[in-house]
This record gives sequence, structure tokens and C-alpha cells, in this order.
Amino acid sequence: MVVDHLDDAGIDRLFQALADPTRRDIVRRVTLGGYSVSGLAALYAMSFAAVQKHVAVLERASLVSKEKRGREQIVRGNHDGLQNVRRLLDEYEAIWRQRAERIADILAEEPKNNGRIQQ
Amino acid sequence: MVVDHLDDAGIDRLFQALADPTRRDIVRRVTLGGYSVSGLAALYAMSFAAVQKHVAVLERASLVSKEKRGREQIVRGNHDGLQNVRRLLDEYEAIWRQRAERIADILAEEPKNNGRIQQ
DNA sequence: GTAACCTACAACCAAATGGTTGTAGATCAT
DNA sequence: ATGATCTACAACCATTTGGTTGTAGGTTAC
Repeated sequence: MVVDHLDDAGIDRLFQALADPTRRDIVRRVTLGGYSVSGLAALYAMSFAAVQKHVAVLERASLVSKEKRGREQIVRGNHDGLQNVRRLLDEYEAIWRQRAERIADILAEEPKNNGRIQQ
Repeated sequence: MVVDHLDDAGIDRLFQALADPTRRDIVRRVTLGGYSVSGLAALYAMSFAAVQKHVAVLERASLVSKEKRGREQIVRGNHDGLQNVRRLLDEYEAIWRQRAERIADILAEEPKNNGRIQQ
């Protein structure tokens, strides 16, 4: 179920969704506990519709999910979405570390040494 | 030391910069080794100026840095920028874990609650 | 039933984004 | 010196984004 084969568009949506301070705040809050959309809207100096749009952006990015309860819609954090972003950055980091190790290897090389130190 | 007091605008720039597949590819490539701007431009089906803009976005987000060498400008990955993003997500993750632990505590409690669901 | 509330969605607007072409300043090769 | 290359930047254009107001439908309270 954690098979998340994220395509480019999905990654775009993830980072794009996090590139707004209001949306990051929403993520932080709904991760700590459920909020109705209007409950969220009351927190920010903007219209209900604006907050609704922010929630929609987060939902399409799989960072939050909504659950209908009576007349209101409860927004909750989606941990898998966040983990996806972290894993993506881990990959970038791995590439960098690989490069750093290669450089370290070159610097550590000695003329009489014929082998690499690590994998 | 890498004391990097990131404000909201800085975080915006970081995530915004990563929300484009061309820019993510540039980050990946220049992290593995230096590229001139025109060297990068040759890789993508868009104008030199477009790639130049992408590099500028990445530079303002502190994800890459440029170093002038002769008539060309060498673009290299900035590891600190990536680490910043990762650290941000670690914070979100910590918040989530905190919540998960609270839920675990609640579930482990004696059933003396009177039916109220605690979010 | 009626009023109040929560949500969804359309239409609109200003600003930002991602792309283009064109111009101009440095630097390198001949 | 001339021409080719590399870069920077301005001006422009289409689309997206982040916000607004307004309308309409479903749910709850009285």
C-alpha cells in the first residue's frame, strides 16, 4: 500500500503544495488533529473560499485527506504524503553523498594504494 | 557553521524551486558535478534563457551556486540547501510522531472515558 | 418549516510563473 | 581586430496561482 510510484506531476504537486506558508501551517495543524474546513478558515485572514482552495491543493498533493462528518468536512494530515517528500529528498541526498564519497576517495588515494576504500 | 535561520519566504523559495521537473533535474545533475549554464541548456528542449531563469530560481533558493570561470559560469549543487529542506520535513514528521504517540497513549489508557472521541 | 451553518463551485481579477525573442557586454580563439 | 561563445537582462505573451464575491445545495438547530 505504500507503493507510491510518484510521477513527475505528483512530485510537482507535493512541492508546489508546500510552497505556501498558509498551506504549510494547515499541514502542521491538521497533522496534530482534525479540523473542519471552516475551523481552519477561522484561523487565517482570508476568505473561507481561499482556505478551501488551499485544502484542495493539499488534498490533490496527498498531504491531507478529508472525511465527511455531518455537515462538515474534517481535514486530517496524511502521513504517507509527507514521507514521500522526505524520501524524495533522501534520494537527492544520497546522490550528493555518493559524489562526496567519490571526492573523498580521490583525496584519500595514494599512489601505492590500488583499491577503493569503500563501496 | 551553517546557521541558516530560514524565514517563511526562504522556505517558500526552497519548495517552489523544487516544484518543477526541469529544476529538479538540474539539481540532480549539478549535484553530481559542475555544469556551465550553456552546458545545462544543451540538455533541455527549451531556450538558453529559460534554463538560465531556472538556474536563477535555484540560486535564489540556495540550492545551487554559481562560480565564474573565464567566460562561463559553473553551476554546482549546494548541499546545505537540500539539508534545509530535509530538516524542515523532519520537523513536520516530528509533529506527526508526537501526535501518533499521544494517540498511542490514549489507546493505552484505562477505558474510563465516557464515549467521547478525542481527536 | 425556517433559519443558520458548512461546504462546493463558478466567475472574476491581479500577480506570479514559465516560456519566448532580442539586445548587449565579456571572454576566448584565430 | 574579428568572429564566435557565454552570459545577463529586458520586453513580451499565455497560463497558473492566490485571492475575491456570489450562488446553490445539504445538514443541523429551533
